[in-house]
Amino acid sequence: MLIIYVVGLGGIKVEKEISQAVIRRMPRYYRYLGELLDEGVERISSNELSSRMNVTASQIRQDLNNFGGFGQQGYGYNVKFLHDEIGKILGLNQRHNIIVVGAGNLGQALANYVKFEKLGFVIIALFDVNPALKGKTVRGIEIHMIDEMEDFLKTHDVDIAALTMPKQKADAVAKKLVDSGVHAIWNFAHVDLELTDKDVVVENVHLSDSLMQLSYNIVKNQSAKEK
Amino acid sequence: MLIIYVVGLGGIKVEKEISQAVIRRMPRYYRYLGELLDEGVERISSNELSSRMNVTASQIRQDLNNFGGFGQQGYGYNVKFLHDEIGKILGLNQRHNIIVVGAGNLGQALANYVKFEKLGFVIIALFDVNPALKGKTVRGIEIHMIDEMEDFLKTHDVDIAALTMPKQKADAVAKKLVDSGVHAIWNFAHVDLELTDKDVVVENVHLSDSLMQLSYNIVKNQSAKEK
DNA sequence: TAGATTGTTAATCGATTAACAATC
DNA sequence: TAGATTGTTAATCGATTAACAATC
Repeated sequence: MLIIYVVGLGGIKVEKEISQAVIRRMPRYYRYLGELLDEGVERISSNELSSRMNVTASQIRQDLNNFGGFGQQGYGYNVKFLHDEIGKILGLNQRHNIIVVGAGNLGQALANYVKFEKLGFVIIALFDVNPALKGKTVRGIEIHMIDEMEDFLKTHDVDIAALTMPKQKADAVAKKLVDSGVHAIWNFAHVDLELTDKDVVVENVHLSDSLMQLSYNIVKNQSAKEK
Repeated sequence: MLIIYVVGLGGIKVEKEISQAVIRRMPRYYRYLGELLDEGVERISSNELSSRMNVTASQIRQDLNNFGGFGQQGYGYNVKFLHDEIGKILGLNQRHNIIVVGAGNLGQALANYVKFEKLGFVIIALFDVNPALKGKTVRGIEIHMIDEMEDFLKTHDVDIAALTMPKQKADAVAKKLVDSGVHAIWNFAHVDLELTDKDVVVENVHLSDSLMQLSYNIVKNQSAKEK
């Protein structure tokens, strides 16, 4: 459904890879369409949406047309329909079970965040090495000891593992997860995971990198003012 | 120091803007150089670094040369020197005071994260609306009531405000912060802040967007396997 | 000096924007 | 039908990679 095929030179169907630049923008479209939906807006043109979102109408149309023709000439896009379609593209029409490895502050913060559940991402367990946390719960979600993880993975359908433990342990844990069949890692540890299995998808959230980017822009602004 | 001037057509100096694509990569260089430093490596060529980091040597040299010539022909780059220089570029040679607005799980997680302090980012206070939190501390950092925020900003030198409160309140808080002279916002609320002051820098951390990107790639992989 | 490797220019690739024919 | 707006092709812009002269 998601993947667009284009006819290659020899008439053989070739998969058209959609760039990550486009993917990065999709959740933002989804968010704006959700807001329009809440406002009771029924239809929107790429032009109206572009002025709301501060992107070009051209980019919106190009981005969407990577996945199909969701609009109608002379009419624009139906907000509800487009919202749903982008939801499907982003996999929000299916449930994703998450485990959080590392039940420290960040791990618990993720477990407490109700928003994810509304999007279909359900945290079903946390794991930690700290015996003091054993059996405790966060918003009803149990914290297990990490040595129970492999067994847990055998008996539960886990899509995503969020890594919120210290970076020193991240690689070993990631390897264990992948060996147990987890195919997606949401990595908050400040390392580039070294995974051999190419089919595992990794999404990094490097908070200190983000902070450094911010800091760069602060310093840049300072220098601009001194000028 | 940071800004490179190039001579424009009329001989007038024109500021050369460095693309955010480059900036995004700088913290990663910084991290790898830090690791090399820990390993006791004294010098490195763009070629060696490129194979470690999985980027092209050409990109490394291009990126660095946006900020100056840090290497030496026939030798490569001095690890310590380059690490320091990138640190300066990213503003890590100066202290940045942070306040966290929203002392929920995420806000407290940030306050507990010691790593930031090592990079020069010091969280000096948290703010919240919840009276139950008044006077409590996180890692020794006090939680204040949000109505004390403006006074606090008058008496303290705050560079960065991290927004970790619900998105409904984010815009109003951001406006108040900017009016009180805060010029950098690290925004964890799931909205695009509407700020009129162009000199304020905003860095967004949209966790649900990140999760949706991951989800997209999961679904894409699934479809690829079904093929 | 010869070899290594940078800094930098030129070539390529990809992403964004503009334009417009198709069509609702 | 006329007007509006998409889907899509073409043009432009920017970022990445390749190549190589400069130089340590």
